[in-house]
Parts: sequence; structure tokens; C-alpha cells
Amino acid sequence: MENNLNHAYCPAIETIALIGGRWKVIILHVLSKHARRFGEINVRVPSISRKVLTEQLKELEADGLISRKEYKELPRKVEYALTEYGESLCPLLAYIAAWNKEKV
Amino acid sequence: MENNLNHAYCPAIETIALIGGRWKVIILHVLSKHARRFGEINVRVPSISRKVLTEQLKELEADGLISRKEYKELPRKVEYALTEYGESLCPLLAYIAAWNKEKV
DNA sequence: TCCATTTGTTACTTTAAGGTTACCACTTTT
DNA sequence: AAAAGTGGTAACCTTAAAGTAACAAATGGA
Repeated sequence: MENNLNHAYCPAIETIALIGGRWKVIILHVLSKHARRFGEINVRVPSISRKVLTEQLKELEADGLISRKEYKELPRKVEYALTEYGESLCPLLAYIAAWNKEKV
Repeated sequence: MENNLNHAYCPAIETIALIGGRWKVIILHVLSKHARRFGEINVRVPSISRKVLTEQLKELEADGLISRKEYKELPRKVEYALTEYGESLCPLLAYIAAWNKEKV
């Protein structure tokens, strides 16, 4: 129905809600290679602050895309990894990275 | 080199710079179906304001992803379409939309 | 003459996102 | 006792993004 367009469902919107923003794709891309602890992600995501990294990781965890595992070690060790749901994003993440390389 | 990680090149970053943000993927997705005039995009992208739509369209045009064609008609008619470069994003846009549907 | 339509623009305000700095908890090493 | 390493948190500030409302240009028609 053409009179209902401004309420039209756009399937891209929810995806954007989950992985949009300045950092999430980059964080997920880092984790897609293998699980990383907090400090490792921090070093691999250029110029993100610890505060923002913490926030983004919490959101990704709340959305079920990554898991957080705390080891009883010294000093502290917390490891983040993609969940199965997060893994399903890998082709998309790879595409995002690849598209940029292939461009003319 | 592992000591250079915070300057590491991340191929996803540039892609995010081009299509990141709240609206660009959605706008591109709308235009991926076919060329649209300003008002048509405005109606198909839920709740975007004209001001922001104008801004985003200008940025997308400046980045070479879309073209802007003004017709000498009454009342004004301006049509936006994907460029060839923008078309190269279509598989990615389709993937973004499809992923959301397939999720468990 | 004045209104309607379409595509904007301008000025101003509000909200969201991100950054900075300092600090804490826990444990081992010095 | 104090420092070092890891993974945070809290308070505060700045910047970027988005929204609102009013206005403009161009032109046909009532």
C-alpha cells in the first residue's frame, strides 16, 4: 500500500541498529579472527577510548552478538568472543572489509 | 609488526566512513531498487527530516555513491540514483537486509 | 493576486556519542 | 610499602548528529 510508506518495514534498519555506530563493525571484525581480551581489542581498534570500548562491548553482549568470559586469573583476564549469532555476521563483516579494497 | 597495532590499517573503517551513520544504508537501500526523487526518498525513509536527508544526499553524492539529476520541470523534480560505484554496494546492502531476516 | 507543490536553506535548539581524567579492585613483584 | 598490570567505573566536558520551524525560488492554476 502506497499510503503506508512512512511506516514501511525496512529490513536493513534492525541490522543497522545492531552493528551501526562508529565502532561495532570494527570490534566485531577484530573478534571475527579470534577471541580477544579487553586490552587486545583496545590496541587493535585504533583510537577508541576504554570507556567507549566498555560501552560498546556491553551493548554487543546485550544484543547477543558477543560473549564475555572472565577467568579467575591474575592479573584479571576477560575474554570476548563472537557468539554463534555473532558468527553469522562474519560474511557481512568480510564483505564490508573486502568492498573497500576492491573499489576502483 | 605487533608493536604497531594501534596504527594498524583496518579495511572496514573506510567503508564505515562512507556508509556509516543512521541513514545512509537505508537511503542507499531505497535507491538500490530504483532512482527516486527527493520526496519519494523522504517518504520511504521513516522519520528522517528533510534537512538531514538533504545533508546525507549531499555527502553520498560527494562520495560518488549517488548522482543527482535536476529536471527542468514544474514543480521541481530532482532525481537521485546510485552511480556505478554505488551499485557496487548492492550485494552488501542486500546482505544487510537479508541477514536480519534470516536470524534465528 | 495569492495559493499550492517540490526541493531545498537558514537559524536555532536538543540529544546522542565520544573523550578526558582520575580513581578502584585485586594480586604479584620489588 | 609501594608499584605494576588488567579491566574496569564515575564525573564531567566537548563535539557531532539530528530535530524544529520558518522561509525561499520557481511556476501553474484558481
